[in-house]
Parts: sequence; structure tokens; C-alpha cells
Amino acid sequence: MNQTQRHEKIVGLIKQHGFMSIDDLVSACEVTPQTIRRDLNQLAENGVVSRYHGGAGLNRSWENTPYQERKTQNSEVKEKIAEAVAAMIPDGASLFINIGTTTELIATKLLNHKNLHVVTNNIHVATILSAKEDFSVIIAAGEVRYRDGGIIGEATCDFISQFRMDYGIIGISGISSDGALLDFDFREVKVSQAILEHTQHVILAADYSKFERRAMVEQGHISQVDCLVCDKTPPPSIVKIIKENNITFVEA
Amino acid sequence: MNQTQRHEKIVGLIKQHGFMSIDDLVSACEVTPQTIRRDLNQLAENGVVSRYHGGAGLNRSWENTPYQERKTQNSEVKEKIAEAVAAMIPDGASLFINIGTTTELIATKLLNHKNLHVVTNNIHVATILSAKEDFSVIIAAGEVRYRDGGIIGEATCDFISQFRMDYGIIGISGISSDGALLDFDFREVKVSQAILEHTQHVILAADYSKFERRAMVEQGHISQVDCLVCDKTPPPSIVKIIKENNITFVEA
DNA sequence: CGCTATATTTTCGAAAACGAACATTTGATT
DNA sequence: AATCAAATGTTCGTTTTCGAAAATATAGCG
Repeated sequence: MNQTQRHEKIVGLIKQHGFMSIDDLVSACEVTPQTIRRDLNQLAENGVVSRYHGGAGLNRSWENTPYQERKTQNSEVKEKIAEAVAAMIPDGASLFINIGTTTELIATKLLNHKNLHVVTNNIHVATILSAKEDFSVIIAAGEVRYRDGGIIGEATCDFISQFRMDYGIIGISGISSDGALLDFDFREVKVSQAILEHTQHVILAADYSKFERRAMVEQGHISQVDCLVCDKTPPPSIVKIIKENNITFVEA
Repeated sequence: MNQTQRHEKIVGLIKQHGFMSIDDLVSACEVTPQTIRRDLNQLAENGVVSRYHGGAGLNRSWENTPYQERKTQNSEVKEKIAEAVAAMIPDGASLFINIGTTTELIATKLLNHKNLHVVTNNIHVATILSAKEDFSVIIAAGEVRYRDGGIIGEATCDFISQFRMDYGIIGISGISSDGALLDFDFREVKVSQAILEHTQHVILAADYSKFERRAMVEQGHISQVDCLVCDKTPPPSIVKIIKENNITFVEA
């Protein structure tokens, strides 16, 4: 095995395991620790891997795609919201889960449930939940949006309209002061509308920052929602709408 | 932040990044290196993470789910096959990619291509390829099989039948000596048949072990394939069929 | 064959990380 | 307020890893 082959092997192993110690790589490649060090340093110089004391791991900059980065924002707040939402879902329920980093987090919190039937247009949610043998996970068809793994388009709506589920878990890009639910992509809006229409209990997961964000496309109105989960009490105008429409408010 | 919270945070960070150095965790948690060491050692004792000199990474045993394990089998052979297949696909092509660990590997090898249009029923392929902005990735609808992320069922077939692609890349569970293509799940077979029927050039990626494996469901016949990519020359009976049907054989 | 360039191992002092022991803080209980 | 236990910070000697440099092996070439 020459140097190039070894480098490829090392990169492969690191990608596979996330991290490889010098010792591990020594056994895997059957060369001296010093050689491995030289290899790792070279690979680290080229930005392929990240060098650590004792081994090397995946390069940080690779993971920090815009999407992954966004995923870590507000993680503490979102985690609480996600847990609160997950707690509302009983075992054996059927539910829609749509696009959004918050909804993905909710998916991870649902892994301790049993026998859930899930329909989603979020490829990451599908991946997360398909790890459970007792779940049935159904994914909608359509084009996969590169930045967040969302599946959108007409085919997606048609597909979703075939179902009628117990719960619909939706995230949102923004909520205006008059209670309009806003998003950036009209194709995503179509999908969310389809979910709203085919669900018995709609749960909207939104951290407080959503009340301060503007987005272009109107997706619906908060009155269509049965339950709002948020980290703080929403602005007064929203609270008023919530009361008028008998929406359950859960503060995570 | 108390110990439990910190532990959760640490595990989360490690899962997210694959590896975290002591220093990184010190900055993230704002405690002493020694505390982080204690935390990591505790977590490692409980088998949650793997301790390394300088930090901690994902626990090896967690990754080795049956699926992940299978994924690493024959990796060298499969990798060569995957590279050979990827080399056959021109930029800008449209292609089907179906279920299978080999086809997933092919997907990773396609990441250096440009402007591909991909339709797939493999959730992992979709995830891999959706990372590229210039690809259009379309995923079929249907139930997600928990063990390998494959999407199968009638809806999947219907969806696939809407397309007509340049290339179809298919894997297979087994090939009998009379050239029959075999699989274990009849629903998957339906999908593969749909792909075969709506593709101009069918590429079958199969390592030699497939010629020795039995499977229950007949999916089609090798004569329907335009190109076979394998690591070795197939058994004589298959070679004969290949020649009779003018199938291109590529030895990776 | 000898020469040269590259890759690898060997060696060794410096730097980093480690864990044990002890001091300090925190938080709960009485 | 006093007390105790658990968690965290501090210190320091030990172990591990690091990287530079020298020695050895390998391959290509005239």
C-alpha cells in the first residue's frame, strides 16, 4: 500500500468513524505511529481532516455547511420545545412532521415512543425515525431541496392529501402580529397547508424568535392550529388570538 | 449548568461532531479540563462515548448497527465497483438509483459530477446527493424500510413510472446461474422492475459474492441489463449469457 | 551497478494530556 | 446557622503524544 492509498484509507476510516486514534490507524495501516502522524498532518494541512492530540477527526469546516450551522442555533431553547412536543404525542399515534430544524429535533425526541406512524416530507426526519423497527415511516415524493433536505412540490401535496392523521407537527419561518403564519418558499407552504387540512390536532412548534421574523409567503393563520408550543409567552396580540380561538398554549 | 445537563450537552456535541477535544469541551461548557475529563471518563464507563487521548468520540458499538455493519462489508471491492460505475455517468445525465449499500457508495462517488438529475428510492442516496446544489434530487414516496432506508411499495412504483431516465443504476441481492436477478423483498422487486422499464441504459453493480447468493423473489433477467460492473469475471454460465445479449461487462 | 529522490522507521527531548490527591465551592438537610 | 455530601477547581508528578532529525529502506534512472 503506497502513501496515496493509505491517505485514502485513513480519510475513509475517519469519515466512517468520526475519529481515529493514532494507534487505531497504526493497526489499520500497519505502519509506524510516526508515519501516521505525518499522514495526518498532511491531510490536516490540506483541510481534509482535523488533527487532534492523539488522532484525527472529521474536519469541522465540512460539517459547518450553512444547514448544519443553522441546526445548532438556539439549540437549548429548541430542545426544550422539542421535548414538550414529543411529550404530547401518545404511543401508537399517526402524525405528519414537516420541514424545519425544530421538527427534526422533535423527531429525535420521539425515538423513545412506540409504534408511531409517521408521514413526513423531511428526509432527515425520515432517516432519524426509520432507525426504529416498530415505527412505520412514510416519506412523500418530490424534489429534495439541497439546503435542508426538505421535499416540496405538487407531487408532495398530492401524496400527503391521501392521509388523515391524528397529529400534525409543523414548524414555521415566521409569525406576523396578526397571527399569519409565514414562510419563505411557496412550495413549502403548499405542503404545510396540505398537512393542516388533513390533520386532527395541529401542533405548531415555534421559538420566540419566530414572532420577530418576517417572511414572504402566507401559509395560513394561527387560528388553524390546535396547540402552540413556544419557549416564552408570545406577544400580546398573539395571546389575544390564542384565547379567542381556544388554542392550547404550552410553554416549554 | 449542572452535571447532568453538561453530560447531555457533551454527548450531543460529540454526536454532532463525531469527536470533541477536551479544549473544545472546556470552551463549550466553561469548566476546567479536569472536570471535562471526569465527565468523559464517566460517560465512557457507561459506554456512551469512546474516550481518546485528547478528547472523546462516538462510541464504536453504537455505529455498528446491523445496517452500518453491513455497509462496511466488502468495502474495498465495492468501492472499486462504485468508482467504475460513477466513471460511466456523464455530467448532466439523468439517472435512477435504487436500494443497496453498493448504490449508496456509488452516490458518494457521484459527488464530483455536475448537474446530475437523480431519482431514487433510497433515502441515504437522497441525503448524500442533496448536499450538492447543482444536482436535482427527486425522492420517491412510500414507506421507509427501517433496516436500510429503502422506500418501497406501490406508490413508489407509480411515482418512478412517471420518469424516463438516461441511466438506471441498480444493485441486487443475488444472481442465479441462469441469469435471473433475485431479491428478498417483492416490493423492492416491483420498484426495480419499474426502474428497468423506464431507463435507457441499465447498469447493474454486483460484486462477485452475488453470484453465490440465493434469494427468493425473481426480479428480472440479466438480459434486461445493458452493462454489468463486477470485481471479477462472473461464472461461465453468466459470461455466456452476457455475450449472447451483447451486455457490456466492466471489471472494476 | 551506483546515484538520487522519496518514503519510512528510529531515536529522543519537549510539550501536552493524564489522573490522583487535596482544597474549595455549592446545595441540600437538619 | 451548622453540617455533610457531591461537584468542581488546583496542584503536581507521571504517562503519552508530538515533531525534528538522523538512519534506513525502496524505487526509479542513467
